[in-house]
Amino acid sequence: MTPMTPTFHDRAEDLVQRTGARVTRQRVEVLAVLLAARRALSHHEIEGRVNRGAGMDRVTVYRVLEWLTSHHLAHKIAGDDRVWRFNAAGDEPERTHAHAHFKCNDCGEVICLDEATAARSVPLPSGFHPQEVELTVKGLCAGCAPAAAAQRRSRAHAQHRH
Amino acid sequence: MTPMTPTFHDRAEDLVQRTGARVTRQRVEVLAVLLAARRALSHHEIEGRVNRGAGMDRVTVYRVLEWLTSHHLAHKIAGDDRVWRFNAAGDEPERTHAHAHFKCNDCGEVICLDEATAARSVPLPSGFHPQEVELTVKGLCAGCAPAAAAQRRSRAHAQHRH
DNA sequence: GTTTTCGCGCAACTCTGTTGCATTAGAACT
DNA sequence: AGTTCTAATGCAACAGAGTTGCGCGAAAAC
Repeated sequence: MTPMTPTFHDRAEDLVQRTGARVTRQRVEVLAVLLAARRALSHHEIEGRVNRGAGMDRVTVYRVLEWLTSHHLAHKIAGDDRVWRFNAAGDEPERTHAHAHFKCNDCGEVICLDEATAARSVPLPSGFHPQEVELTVKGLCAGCAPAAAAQRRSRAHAQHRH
Repeated sequence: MTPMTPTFHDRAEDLVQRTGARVTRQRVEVLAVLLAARRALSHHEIEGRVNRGAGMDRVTVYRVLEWLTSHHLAHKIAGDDRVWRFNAAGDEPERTHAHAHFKCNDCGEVICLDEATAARSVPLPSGFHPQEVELTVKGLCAGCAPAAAAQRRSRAHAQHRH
């Protein structure tokens, strides 16, 4: 009757415990949700998934997410819709400085492209010091690309409003 | 007694006129502000600069900016502070698909790195179709880099809260 | 100069995220 | 197990960015 696959829950619990701070239901649950997701989740999505189990306050979710990012258990991505999205941090706590993301223009899904091979050596004006590089590729994900193409086709036949 | 350098104002007026839509004081003024700025401006900054002349409603500024972007006279950038910033679009209406920006972590200033040399060929999972690439380099701009270094030094001596 | 209609101003609203404060519950210690 | 201490939670109220609806005013078409 556990609402979350035990594996993610246990991994989350372990990760929270390792920080030395308090292991609360809320922290574990939110982190478990992030670990289970294969894409970056908005606060709204996280709140929804977490509240299927017990209840959790909106503000608590915000604060837990803030805590998780400050402890490098998650990282946040600024979408172009003014909404933060969150990922469970990879197991490597070091490489927090060269994220690359893919955002689907159709379904809005954001995934992490961990192969941050690009983004090296961008030419800057003199006097400028680079610290982080954020690269976002936008386009159509594997799920939406065929659908979008089909939609374009049908729109070409009868073009209707709304 | 004109509040804006005539050059920018005139260029703005011309650009608006070319779209075929109505040439209003508001559209011209906002575009002139963008043309005059050498960096991306937030809505707040734009509103401030524009209101030094006559008055202009908050909402109108939003709508004008939306209109400008949809007519390719400006483009907007999502900052990591959840605030849109706006640039006058370059004179080339084509290259709307590979922006590169620099955001200063100290003063928050955003400038356009038009040499979008980077961002080519990011490896994507199969089935994914890239459409746009957005690259943001964060760091310290030429103005802030020395100041930030000095601040770090003095903070090392006496550390204080807020 | 009159008419038409697009765009502006105003007010009220939504949505994301934050702050202050009283209460609850980890976990450390008997 | 019970006590105690304090960090986290929940609640309510707030703040900032951006949006929507609607009547009026002013571009531009006639």
